[in-house]
Amino acid sequence: MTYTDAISASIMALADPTRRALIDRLRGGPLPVCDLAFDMPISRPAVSQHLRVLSDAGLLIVTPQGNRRLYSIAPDGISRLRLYLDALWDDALAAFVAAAKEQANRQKDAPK
Amino acid sequence: MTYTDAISASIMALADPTRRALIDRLRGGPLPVCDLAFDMPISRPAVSQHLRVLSDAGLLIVTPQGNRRLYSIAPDGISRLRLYLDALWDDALAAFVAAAKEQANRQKDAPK
DNA sequence: ACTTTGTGTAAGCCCTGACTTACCGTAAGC
DNA sequence: GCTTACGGTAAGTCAGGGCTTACACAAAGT
Repeated sequence: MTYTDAISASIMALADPTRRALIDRLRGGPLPVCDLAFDMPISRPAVSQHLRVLSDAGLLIVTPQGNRRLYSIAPDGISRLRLYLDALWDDALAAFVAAAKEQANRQKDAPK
Repeated sequence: MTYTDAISASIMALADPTRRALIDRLRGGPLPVCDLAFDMPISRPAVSQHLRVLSDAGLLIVTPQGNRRLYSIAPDGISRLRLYLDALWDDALAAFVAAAKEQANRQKDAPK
């Protein structure tokens, strides 16, 4: 299913510290590549490659503007991840409560 | 800050497909290692190593029970990630709206 | 038209991390 | 006490991915 693949791609894209730094840099609004690469400890082509990965994962959108290309965070991509984590959280909590209840029952069956 | 490090560790832990499969397997409730490794295409030690990474990231909790060790999803770990994504989503949306407004202003200043 | 600026792509190196086999503990069952 | 499940650790191999340099191409400025 392609939905899970999108989630996978998103998480794997966010796994790299440099890519998370780029995302953080874009929290304020769209930026061109030269601004993004300015005080990064890596070369500009490396930044381009990271931006490619993030775009392919649906986490960034590009809007060419004259000579430059403005990158910005894609709300849809973040939303996808949020939905995934919400569902996971629901399941985890339900399992946690169930386990606690089972534990309580076990103690009731064998009080001492 | 150690908070960001926890987020980093969580995302990097979830980046591996095998580890996500293990997490999915635990959605229903706690399981011992032998059950988790049963129909995995990798060896049991590999599963152990993945469980270690997930535990270190705060995504799993271990409860020794007799001979075995039950692994279960740690709601706290998932919650941490949710909060991070929520904040990111807020920023992304605000930046998106701001960019749209700016675009509208630009068109108003130069109508034709 | 030529140069400069901004950016993506190709080829190659190298290091991290995922996997395997082998081994070592510990709790249960006989 | 021995054996059998259960599971973590160690050492070593190997592929994938992140980085760099070099190159290509388009838009702007002059």
